[in-house]
Amino acid sequence: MNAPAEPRKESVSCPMDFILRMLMGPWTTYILYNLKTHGPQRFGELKRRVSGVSAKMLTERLRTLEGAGLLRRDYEATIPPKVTYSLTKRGHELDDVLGRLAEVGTRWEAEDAAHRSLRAAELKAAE
Amino acid sequence: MNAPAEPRKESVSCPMDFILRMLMGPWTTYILYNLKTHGPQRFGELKRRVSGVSAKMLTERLRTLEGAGLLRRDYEATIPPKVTYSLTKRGHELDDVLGRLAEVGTRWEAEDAAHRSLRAAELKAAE
DNA sequence: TCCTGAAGTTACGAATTGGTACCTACTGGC
DNA sequence: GCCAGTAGGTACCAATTCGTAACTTCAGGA
Repeated sequence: MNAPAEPRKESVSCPMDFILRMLMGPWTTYILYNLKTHGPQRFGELKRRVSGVSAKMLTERLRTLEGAGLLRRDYEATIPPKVTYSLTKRGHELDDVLGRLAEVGTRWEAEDAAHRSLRAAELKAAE
Repeated sequence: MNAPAEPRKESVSCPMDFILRMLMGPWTTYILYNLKTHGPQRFGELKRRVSGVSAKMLTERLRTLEGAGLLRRDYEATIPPKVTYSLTKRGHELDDVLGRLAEVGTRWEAEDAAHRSLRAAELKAAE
């Protein structure tokens, strides 16, 4: 096993690394996207919309995002309880960046698809 | 084990998810940052600069980025071999977004730090 | 009386991840 | 003759991650 030299958790360095780790939970972008487009939502609503997510993961992601100040959790101790999540100001600060990222991603996807079909056509023609 | 309902790998959906997964290899941002600030580099140089990365991880990340078209790999079959990595046009398309992301991350970090020291001062005063 | 629903929490376990160590080929230098 | 350096590849191994299933609390409805 050999002790890993230094524990070196939490690299002091890059704020980008921190923020990407934040955004990159398997479900995180879907959660943020849903909160952005459908507004504040209850736990169950989110769970239904972010299809495939387990309660455990959803809870964990929401707690992490709350801890980072990206969203707010409003708990009403009614029976049954009602918990509403909404984006904070900080959460909305990502709208712009995420929008651009999505745009770039979409463009690349389209370019790649065009490239692939071009190649396919070439192959068919060469045959 | 219980078959996981549906295999459902590669969710068709979100191009942002794809791109974030790309960016989020533990070392990816460091690699891109280095290539951006220090220009094209050889494998060994990168490995030395991205401190702590193992050859295995570095190779794997570089291959992934190459596959996504973010960087180019130039192999010269001299002895010893010389392999140079450089950002492609597509790689540079992320400069803007990553810059913003870094800016946001930095600002939040500063805000959080200010908040913490304020809290600490309050506690000390209340004592 | 038992079931349902909300919003989780917990225990367990399988799969993925990333690290370490060792291997390659080849040549130039001591 | 032996070692170093380049650019990895491979096997193995520990730790982390994520999913599933079962449990919780309390009130209202059939």
